[in-house]
Amino acid sequence: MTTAGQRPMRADARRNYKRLLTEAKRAFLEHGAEVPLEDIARSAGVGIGTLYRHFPTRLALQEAVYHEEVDELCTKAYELVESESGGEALPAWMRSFTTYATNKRGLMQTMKEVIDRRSDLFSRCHDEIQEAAGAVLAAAKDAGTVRPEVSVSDLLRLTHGLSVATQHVPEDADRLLSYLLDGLRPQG
Amino acid sequence: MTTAGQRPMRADARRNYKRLLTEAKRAFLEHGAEVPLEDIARSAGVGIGTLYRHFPTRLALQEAVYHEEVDELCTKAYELVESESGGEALPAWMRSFTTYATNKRGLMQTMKEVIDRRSDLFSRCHDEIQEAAGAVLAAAKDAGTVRPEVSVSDLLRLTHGLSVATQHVPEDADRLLSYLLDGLRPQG
DNA sequence: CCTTAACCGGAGGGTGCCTCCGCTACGATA
DNA sequence: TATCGTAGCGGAGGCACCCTCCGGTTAAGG
Repeated sequence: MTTAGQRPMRADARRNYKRLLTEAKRAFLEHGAEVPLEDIARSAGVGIGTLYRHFPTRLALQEAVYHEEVDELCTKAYELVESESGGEALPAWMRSFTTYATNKRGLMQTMKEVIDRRSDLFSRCHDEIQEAAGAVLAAAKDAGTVRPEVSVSDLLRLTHGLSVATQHVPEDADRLLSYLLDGLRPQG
Repeated sequence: MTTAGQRPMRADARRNYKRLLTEAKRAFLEHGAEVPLEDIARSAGVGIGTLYRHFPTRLALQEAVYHEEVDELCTKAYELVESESGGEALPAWMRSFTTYATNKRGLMQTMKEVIDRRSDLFSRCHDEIQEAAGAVLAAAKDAGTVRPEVSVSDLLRLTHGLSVATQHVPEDADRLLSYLLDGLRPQG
């Protein structure tokens, strides 16, 4: 957003940036992640060139749009670790993850990149979600509901997989989640 | 392929159909599921119009290409049920599922449609895979390695989710699969 | 052979992607 | 408040791909 280390963005640039983000968010939600970028530019009242200057690729725009969502998800993770007793935080967090998947169209594709790739673009997001998931996972291990050898990457990949699996059948999410949680439990 | 109930396809039509299928298979494998259809038509030595006549949509072509793969997967399911002892068939089958996911680029998108949708286009595939998965699942339940209330849909969705999750980290597939299997086991 | 309808193929119109560069206006400076 | 250097704007234009349509071609039955 700010041109790192240099003078801040000009007022019009900042205004356009925000408008683009707002309209992109609406557009992704209403029309899916494949909505034409030219439509987003138009509804933001800027030229297509301006969109491309701020967001060189579609993925860059998605990342920017969903960074907020990722932040929310991270915040929720820490809240749950604080408020919930014992092993309740993990199921609750994974549940919100799948809920995001059903509601925010296109978010999962972005999440996949965030989890898989370690590009410059995503490394901030990557670290944040990794840390948040780590906190929830640690709490679950402390409570004894997850075996110690499960890694944060494992958890994120499984959660992502679950979200993809239940994206179009949210009513099945709880049952599938409970199978998954049973699998992570220390085995007798 | 044959114009149901009517006279068979003309020789040239049948030849072109097969060429298209062969080239599409290669192209999907080499360049991913988003490869331009015009490239496929060109390498099959036919016009783009011919491709569209045989396969009205990209998904129709993918379905045709991957129907073979789905068949293989189904065959393997029955073989495993025959040859493997007790609860070994299910893990082995799920493992081959994830292997397909890493090797056949684009297959998973098609599988998702097959599992989720119940369109005319997919209903044959849908039924086949459903039945094959049912056989493996039944064997596992008999062997006592999966609890009785797990449905075929549950199994397919979880397996699909797992495949998506491990698509780019095949080396983690076995560990994640074992978590999943533990989750399906009758809980003590 | 002749006929005919099934089949072919690619031109062409449409949509969206992305770049490039002449123009605009922000805001620093005096 | 006027001036000026430049960050930022925006859309024309070239490209890639999609998909349809229809005049020409040819397999195959009589």
